Amino acid sequence: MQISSRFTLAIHIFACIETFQGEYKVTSDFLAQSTNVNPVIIRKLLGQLKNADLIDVARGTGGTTAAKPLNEITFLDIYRAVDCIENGELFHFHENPSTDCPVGRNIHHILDDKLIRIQDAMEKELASITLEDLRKDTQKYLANEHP
Amino acid sequence: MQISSRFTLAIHIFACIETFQGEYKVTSDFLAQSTNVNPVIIRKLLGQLKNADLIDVARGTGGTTAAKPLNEITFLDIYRAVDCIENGELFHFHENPSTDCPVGRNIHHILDDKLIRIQDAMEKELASITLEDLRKDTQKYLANEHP
DNA sequence: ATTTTTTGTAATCATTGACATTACATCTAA
DNA sequence: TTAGATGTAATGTCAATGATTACAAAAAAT
Repeated sequence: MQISSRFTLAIHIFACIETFQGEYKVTSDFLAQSTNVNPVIIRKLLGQLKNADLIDVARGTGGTTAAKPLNEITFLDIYRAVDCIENGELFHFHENPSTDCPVGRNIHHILDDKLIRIQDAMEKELASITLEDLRKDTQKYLANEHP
Repeated sequence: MQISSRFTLAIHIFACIETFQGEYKVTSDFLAQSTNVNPVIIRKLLGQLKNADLIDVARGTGGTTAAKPLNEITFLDIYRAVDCIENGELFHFHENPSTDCPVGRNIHHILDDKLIRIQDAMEKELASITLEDLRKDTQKYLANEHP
């Protein structure tokens, strides 16, 4: 299975915050329109991002802002915040390998460190991209829209 | 969502092939016992590995063998063979971002290359591990079982 | 040639997670 | 006090995973 669209959705939300901050109030309805995703889904996602201290959400009055400078928020922070995979483990293991078979009872010893290496490679790349990078590219593409 | 257990299952299957080759006939029932997974699931998986020319399966008489030298089969080959993710894309995108919103209509421009970089980092690590590495570690752990 | 073992595959089923949707309580600025 | 938002519970739909039963087809062994 693919990694949940919650991740790309969360990035989309930050792109909106960066772009429309000041100009519009970035509410869950606003975000629902831009992403074409149900507002309740957006609100749940905002809840996860808030729990991870990545955004502030104004109750009552409404609106969302980044909780930190953009160069201090990485894609990995967002990936972890929106809980894309269970237990933080990218690979799903078959549940009860046989303890009677020598391979079955050692498969975790044999395999776990290799799976971690693969996952680390991915997370290292996730950590190398910040929302400041996103902001720059967003500006670039929006500016080039009407040349 | 996590990556399907088909991947770890396929690795387990190869560990069995490497370990029991010659000693036992590695049938779908044998593998089903070692992995504790239904034999029909195993057979489907063997079908995918066969389609990718990674194994040979003997009809009638039964049994499975590797189709190439072990150092020529990488984890990436297996990952691709068992079709863990749709379209070969690790990240699932929300389907129809708004074309009325400047962010919505540019989100793919902004994001796609970054997602590819992350996926490439992971696949590069997958490609760096071969079944020969697996065989060595399997031997090591089995040899150490009764010190 | 027949039997036996095994693979290949279709058909069902249960379970799970993703995402959509309705409804409503709660919060807060104006 | 009210209007506009958020927070969240409850339901529903859909797709993917994996289990399971059943059986046809292959091929070695007798």
